Amino acid sequence: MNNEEFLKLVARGTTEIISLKELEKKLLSNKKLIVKFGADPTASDLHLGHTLPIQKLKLFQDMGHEIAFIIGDFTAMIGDPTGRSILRKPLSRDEVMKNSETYVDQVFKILDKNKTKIYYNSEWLSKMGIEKFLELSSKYTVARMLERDDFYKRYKSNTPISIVEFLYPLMQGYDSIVVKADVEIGGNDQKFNLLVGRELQKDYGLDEQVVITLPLLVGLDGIKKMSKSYGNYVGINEDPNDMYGKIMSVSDETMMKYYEILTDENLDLLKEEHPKILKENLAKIIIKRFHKDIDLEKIKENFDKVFKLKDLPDEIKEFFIEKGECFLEEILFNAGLVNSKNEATRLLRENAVKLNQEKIEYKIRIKFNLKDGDILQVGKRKFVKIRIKC
RNA sequence: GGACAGGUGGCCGAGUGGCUAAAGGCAACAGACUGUAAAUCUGUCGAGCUCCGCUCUACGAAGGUUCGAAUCCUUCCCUGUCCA
Repeated sequence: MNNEEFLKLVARGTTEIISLKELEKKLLSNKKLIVKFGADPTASDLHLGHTLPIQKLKLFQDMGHEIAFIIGDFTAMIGDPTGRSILRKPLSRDEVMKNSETYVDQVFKILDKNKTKIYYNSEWLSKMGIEKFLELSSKYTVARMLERDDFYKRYKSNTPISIVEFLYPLMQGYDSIVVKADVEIGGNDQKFNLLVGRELQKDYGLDEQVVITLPLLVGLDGIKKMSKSYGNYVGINEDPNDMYGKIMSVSDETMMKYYEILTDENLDLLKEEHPKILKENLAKIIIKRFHKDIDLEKIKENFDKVFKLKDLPDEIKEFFIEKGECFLEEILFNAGLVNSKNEATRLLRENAVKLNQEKIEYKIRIKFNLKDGDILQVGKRKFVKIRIKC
């Protein structure tokens, strides 16, 4: 692949490249570029949204460039203020380390482990020394920090901003200085942070990094960005059946966005197809990416069985009880199908509980006689198979 | 350091002594509808119980006044604004 083709591929689906010209120039130098990507190990599960930049990294990697993958183990303890409307709770050292481990494993589902350099930014940040840190802090002003939209909004709406949050972009920028990044890739929400890195590099007399930003992936709700804390995500380590179900629950509109950002499909051709078929295909494309040897048809069948035909899934979690005679509320609660006995009562009242696929008529506090193998169902997707110990 | 404003359920946000487990909105959950959806409509949405009712816990924290407090008083913690 020549540089021109490569540039085209890199540019596809990006929000912004600052600047394209600089990137071109760097590529023409025929030097092995250092491409930086920083990740906060705040969540140990990577989701689809995280894969966008990683997929871009792979592109660079395949062209023989060096990937500097930075685990923000130090900065994570502060917490990236990006997009936050409230002060973020700092993570403990232990949490951070635990998250990092699983994080890296997941990244190597996409990237080549042998060609990736992994850094932990505590390596340099934790022993930086206050003098050096003060020097770094002097390079940026409060006014410039407040230019940033989310800070500005919080400031205007009297929401607290702590000083460490101002420090965060500086530290992230310092990472770029340490690894001598030529390119940094990040989500669009990271634009400010990435640009700070660029300016800091200049202040330190280094070549400025090219900033590539990617759109944020919208979550399953179709409104908020995909994020673990919103619970609207598809994790790349997830069970394929769950992945399928999650993708199928998305609105048609969101589905099209996913096609656009996550796949190479020709969007015009897609519009001819029935949305349901399209969504099934989308789910399959995505699952295949993370689960190489899997029977996609079987997953589809299983899903259809439960949701389309309202049948039972193949595998149902078992729950053991001592004897068949019991209060349903207690069973539902103990089996973890509901969060409280009150909730169980409510759901029973709403006719949301089924025994062997038959709706249970609501009789409060009546003992049921369950048999071994009976199947209890709450709502559409929660099942449990009763096993009686003898 | 001084003056002032504020801290309510997952979130936003009413409520200034009893009718308040706390209006309204969002989110969530269930039912109907459907393409598995989405949208819409309906219901639910602190916990426990002997469940059309009863009890306990809850309005930053701890005390106090009162027959009775999210609402009044005291102290403390936290946040913001203005002045220095």
